Amino acid sequence: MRFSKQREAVYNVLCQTTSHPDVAWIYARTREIIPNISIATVYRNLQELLSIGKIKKLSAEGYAERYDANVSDHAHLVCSCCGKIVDIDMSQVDVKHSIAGVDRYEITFYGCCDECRNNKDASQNKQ
Amino acid sequence: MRFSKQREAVYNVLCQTTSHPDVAWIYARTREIIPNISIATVYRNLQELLSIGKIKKLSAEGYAERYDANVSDHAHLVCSCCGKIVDIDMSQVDVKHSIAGVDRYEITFYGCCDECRNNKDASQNKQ
DNA sequence: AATTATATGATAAACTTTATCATTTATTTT
DNA sequence: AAAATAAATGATAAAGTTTATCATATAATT
Repeated sequence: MRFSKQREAVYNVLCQTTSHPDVAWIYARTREIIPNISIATVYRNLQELLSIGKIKKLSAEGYAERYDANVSDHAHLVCSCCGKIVDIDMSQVDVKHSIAGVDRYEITFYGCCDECRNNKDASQNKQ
Repeated sequence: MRFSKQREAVYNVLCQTTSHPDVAWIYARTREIIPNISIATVYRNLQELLSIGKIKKLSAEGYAERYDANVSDHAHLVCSCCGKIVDIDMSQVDVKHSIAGVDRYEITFYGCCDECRNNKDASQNKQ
């Protein structure tokens, strides 16, 4: 597979964020680099990058499909306050199971991210 | 909220399967009960049932959004052979974590379901 | 330089989901 | 029971998302 400047741009845009963006965001960003890039090219390259394992797709309930250039084993925390998806290191997670045939798993936590929790605490202290 | 016969039909269709179907499947099935039901009504009722917690929506990487009338705490196994999603009882799963602010999590296992594993074994024994 | 293979941009087509609105159905009030 | 009110529906338009098509462009190979 060739690594065209379009494919490079899509990949770099994803590498430079930890925000797990959707296609619309990725498209907007790559257009800052290659103004006339086609949305079709963005979709195509996301698929290609997925198929060679350079990126991951992640599904959080009710949200549009999002992409992640961090392909290392990690979990996600979906913040119920701000909707942000935060990376969670697997050193913080311990999963044991007795299911036959499993070769991997994805775990998504739902709750309040550090940032929102700090904001809440701060506003409560004021009262 | 009223429980119209359309809402009832959508809910019953979901209750009578463990296949975690998508909207298209649910629509087809409810039309067997109410032939002139509108696709809009199906979407609407899925949203309503979601909002009152009677059903759950689940996201598996790369698949369309699927629905589940089993709202008890359980996990899923997505079969990499046949694509089927199988319910996993939480007694088979033990998750420990040290993440602050978390109130729940969703865990999805990927691998080979019992059925496919049995088929594989059978075909290998023949050789 | 010519040939071959791959990727692209533009856009149409397909598909999914939501919004609109007049009509229908159910509930409440009188 | 009839009238008034509220909620849900069906049909369909609109919006949004993703894939397919194809002529052109770009890169690699011969």
